[in-house]
Amino acid sequence: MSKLKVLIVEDEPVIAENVSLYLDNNDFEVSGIAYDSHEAIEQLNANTPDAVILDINLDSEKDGIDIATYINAAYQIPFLFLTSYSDKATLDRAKEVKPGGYIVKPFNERTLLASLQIAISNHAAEQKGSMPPISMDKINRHLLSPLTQREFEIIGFICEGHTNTQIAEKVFVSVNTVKTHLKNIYLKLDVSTRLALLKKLRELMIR
Amino acid sequence: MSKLKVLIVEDEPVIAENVSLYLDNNDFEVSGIAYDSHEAIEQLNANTPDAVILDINLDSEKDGIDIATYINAAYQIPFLFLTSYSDKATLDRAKEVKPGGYIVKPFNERTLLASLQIAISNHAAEQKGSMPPISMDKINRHLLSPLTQREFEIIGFICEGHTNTQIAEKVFVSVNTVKTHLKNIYLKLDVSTRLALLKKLRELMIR
DNA sequence: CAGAAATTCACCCCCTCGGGTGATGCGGAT
DNA sequence: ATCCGCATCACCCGAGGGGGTGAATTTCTG
Repeated sequence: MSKLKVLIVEDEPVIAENVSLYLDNNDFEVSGIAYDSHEAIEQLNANTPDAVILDINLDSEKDGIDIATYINAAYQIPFLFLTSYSDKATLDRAKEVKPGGYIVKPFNERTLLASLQIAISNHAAEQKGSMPPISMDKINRHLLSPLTQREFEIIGFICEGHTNTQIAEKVFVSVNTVKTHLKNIYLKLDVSTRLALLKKLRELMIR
Repeated sequence: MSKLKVLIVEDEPVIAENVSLYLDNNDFEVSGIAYDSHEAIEQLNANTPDAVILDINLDSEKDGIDIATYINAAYQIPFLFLTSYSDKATLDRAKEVKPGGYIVKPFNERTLLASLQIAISNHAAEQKGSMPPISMDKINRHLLSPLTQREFEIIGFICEGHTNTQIAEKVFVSVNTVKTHLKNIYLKLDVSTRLALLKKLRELMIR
């Protein structure tokens, strides 16, 4: 039986390497380390792991809880939050995405492994006789059907908290163009601000 | 001999309490816990400790390195950085304020105590035969002599990263007034932007 | 009391950001 | 050829931040 692949999403290299080391020592395979939300999504899609360890505090654009929402929508794999947050609002948000567990910094090898193993086995138990996996594609087609490729691309950046100008630079297009795409997205999804858009997307994603 | 007082500046309660516990267990007295840069400055002035443990990542307004700069200027007490940052630019900034040491998260009790004791004893050694302590008042009078009370107050908020509007609200004054004070400060210190002002202040503070 | 310093404020300029309107060109489907 | 979807962009607007000019008021001080 091959090792279980684990993705580490952690912006602080010191901690990421620590976790990686712990996993290596204990019959897990580290499928990758993502240092920000972009990399996290990329690595999830490119090399889907069997479990994810998610730092809640990532870039200001998108945090671990957002990644967790994405994981719930696109893949059904267990994930653990790695955090030093005890802020109530954040914990409330975290609770809603049904994490497999929390690892509080500072933590030790034993804690990490125990939490991970419990999360994986609980998740396996829950999966028995539950809904079939939903692919990201299906979600897009069904709920975001009216959206264009380009528009979907723009939404991606919006989710990551980029400004119109930043998006324009990344897509090699004028700011005005980005604004137009935004306008059309707003029309199609019946919203009129980016915040409302994000709220809407979250609703759509969480079934 | 009374216990050495240590101030903890750490925005994450879990870690702060951990550190506090470690210190309590080992013949140090925790003089206070500051969860943000405001509290840090307040507690420094109110109940000056013998050493400070400083998280580098605080509020976005002012980080641990800024607090360290303040400590160097106003008090000559040893401080340690508590961090998970390995970002080069930050480490370069940190190096310049001459910290007594770094504690990398995650850390254990032994590491924390060893680092703290080394920092304190090194600092004591360096103090022998060096310059006399400089009070904040003297620095103000000498280097920032042309500045008004009000202007000094404004500078305080500027250092904490507030916008003119935010300052106006705190001081119960119009934004325009804040801008005028700023203008006068710029004149007196021969700068023309807030960034230049901060740079200048840092220069003045670090002797 | 007179003058200087300190404090307050009103405008003005320029920039960026988000959002809205209208227009252009290109390709595919009818 | 026509129409529609898609992508592209130019302006316009209002909000808000930073900085500059000028001016009024209070307060301290010689």
